[in-house]
Amino acid sequence: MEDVAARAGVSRALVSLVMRGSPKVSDQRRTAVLKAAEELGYSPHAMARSLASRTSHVLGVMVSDLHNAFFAEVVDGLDSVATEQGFDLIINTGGRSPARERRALQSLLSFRPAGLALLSPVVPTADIGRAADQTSVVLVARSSRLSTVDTVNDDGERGITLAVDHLVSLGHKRIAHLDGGEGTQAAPRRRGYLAAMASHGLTPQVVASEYTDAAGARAVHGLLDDMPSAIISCNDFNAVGAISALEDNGYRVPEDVSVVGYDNTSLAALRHISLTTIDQPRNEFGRLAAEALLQRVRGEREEPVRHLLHPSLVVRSTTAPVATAGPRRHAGGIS
Amino acid sequence: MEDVAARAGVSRALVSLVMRGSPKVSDQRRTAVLKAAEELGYSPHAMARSLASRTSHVLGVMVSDLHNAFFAEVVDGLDSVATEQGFDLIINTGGRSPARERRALQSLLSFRPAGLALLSPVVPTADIGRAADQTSVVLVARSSRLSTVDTVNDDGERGITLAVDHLVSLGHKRIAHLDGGEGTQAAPRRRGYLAAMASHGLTPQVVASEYTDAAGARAVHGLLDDMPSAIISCNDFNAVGAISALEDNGYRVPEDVSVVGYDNTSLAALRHISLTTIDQPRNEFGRLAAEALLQRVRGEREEPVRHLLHPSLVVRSTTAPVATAGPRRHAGGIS
DNA sequence: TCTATTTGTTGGAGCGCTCTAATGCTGTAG
DNA sequence: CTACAGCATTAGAGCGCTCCAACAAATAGA
Repeated sequence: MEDVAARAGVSRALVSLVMRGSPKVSDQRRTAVLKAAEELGYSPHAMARSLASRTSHVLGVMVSDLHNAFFAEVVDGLDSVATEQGFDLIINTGGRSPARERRALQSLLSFRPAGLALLSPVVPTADIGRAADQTSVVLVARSSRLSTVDTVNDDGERGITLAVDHLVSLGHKRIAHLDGGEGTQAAPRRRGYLAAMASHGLTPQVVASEYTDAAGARAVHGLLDDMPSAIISCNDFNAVGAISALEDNGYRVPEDVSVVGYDNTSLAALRHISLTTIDQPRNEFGRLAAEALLQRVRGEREEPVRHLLHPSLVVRSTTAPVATAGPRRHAGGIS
Repeated sequence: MEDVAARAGVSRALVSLVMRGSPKVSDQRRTAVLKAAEELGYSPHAMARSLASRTSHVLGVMVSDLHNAFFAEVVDGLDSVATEQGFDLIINTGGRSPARERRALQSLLSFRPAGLALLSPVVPTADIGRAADQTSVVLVARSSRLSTVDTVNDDGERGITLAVDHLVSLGHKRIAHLDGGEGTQAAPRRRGYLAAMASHGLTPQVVASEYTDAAGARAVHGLLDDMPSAIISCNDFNAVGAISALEDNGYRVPEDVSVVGYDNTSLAALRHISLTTIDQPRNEFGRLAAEALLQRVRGEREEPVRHLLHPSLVVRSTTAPVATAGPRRHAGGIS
């Protein structure tokens, strides 16, 4: 900076003003400074800057699991809003392990970010509360009653209701739900299923399962004796596992059994899979999370905000009208 | 820090020593300082620290595309080595857009990281060279002749050779390659295919395609008149698209046509897909990249290092011995 | 006993920047 | 011709820390 100032024949303070895009600089000096900076390959030192200004233009993002493409779109949303408002993102990952996640949190916090977005974190609430004492925090895809944090979630009850309504409109009456167990958001989805079935006067059937394709396949094996005409999985992975097990056992999808997933991952869109599923507005999650953070940064809001977004139904090729003769078994299928 | 020093009845410098775990501190003072820090909820300010020490314990990572799970495992590898050596990771993403990637690079650089890992970057070489002037840089899944950067890649020629050899050992003679076009690493894969076919005395058939499932399906449509007995796709997505198109057109996989992918993504492992594919040691990519960076940071090495890792064949259910009667068409298949 | 050496501790400078208050400068009004 | 805005510019203090050289106290060697 010293060098740039010398080269442009001005003071350090003036360089600082130019780098921050202050309007109180004559065009002549501004271009001189910019030219000198360019020639010297100078770019401001973000840390020194935030140390001196006691403010940060950085938003921290903790992605619980980088392997899950779900979060990539949330990050896209965060990124577009942040960039728009002149904020930088720094991302860290927790790998779904509370210990590693805690380290990631600590690392992020040590940069003294203006705000912190936690995407589906698995750390205990106490850790989140502690982080919230140091900076603004928004939780995505995890709810919390902490009065100091904002949350952005989808309305899981409503999402499952869409799935049930869709299947009922196709004539299905025996609709099973492969449950997400302890997983995040499994509870509202289960609740939504039970409520929707009840509202149609149908008998619910909840099958214990998990958020993996192997678990979906196992759950289907447990249903072989008495197969429902439709299955609503707790997520897309689970649905793909279920479809695979169905086909292995001679059931055709969707002719014999309809299957609905949840999340609308890129997997679901593959033409080989073409899964009917429930879409969450992931990009919107990111945008709202960033907005929530920035509102707090700008001091526009103190009270926590709770966003509950509307999911939507994406119909593809794994759902069809219920077979008139009811489900039947075939020889063959895919090997 | 001032407060902690006062509370513990020592100087600021002593607090600094304790926080850095220096051995040159008496146990008595150490515990006193730790106690005071605990009571005051003090934790050192990472930025001030690195500003003062002119050293950074941060490695920057630029992930070109967060949507691709390939990179998640590379990051895992980076993370484990970095953590082991007391370094923190900050991640940023470029979304496969050169402009956004450039911004990400700039942002990362403004934190003055000790090193920078670029995962499959799409920015021009010149930008990479400029970054390399400021800090150590390692390129993953992108080669470069820049003498100032290290690189970590897989041996694509060898990978495809594994695929060809596997198919030949199953009796296949007509093996087509769905080409990745301009995509990264498409060239070595194509070269490997041509060389391997030649070494077996077979006639190569390169079909123009791309790294997407739709492109894989399109390429298969172009082959319908005269279907080979085996297909090697440029990556897993392409292979899944190809399989889908094959089945739509009455070909069974693997009975009529064998298909091999590349990358061994989580997609390939799904039981519904169960794709024979070529695995790249992604975690190892990350580990080696981190090692390369840290070697430079510690001043152990000046000359660039070029890692070329061995891919391996993962046999699943989409390859089988060539049908004795040659490929034939069926009615039906999956709808 | 007195000087070396080691060990533990400290003040103060400085990392690269921002911010406040003060400076010099023009231009307009009295 | 002085007075006083109003503006662009700058010196200097300070952000929270590390590092160095200097120092006091304890230990060792003569």
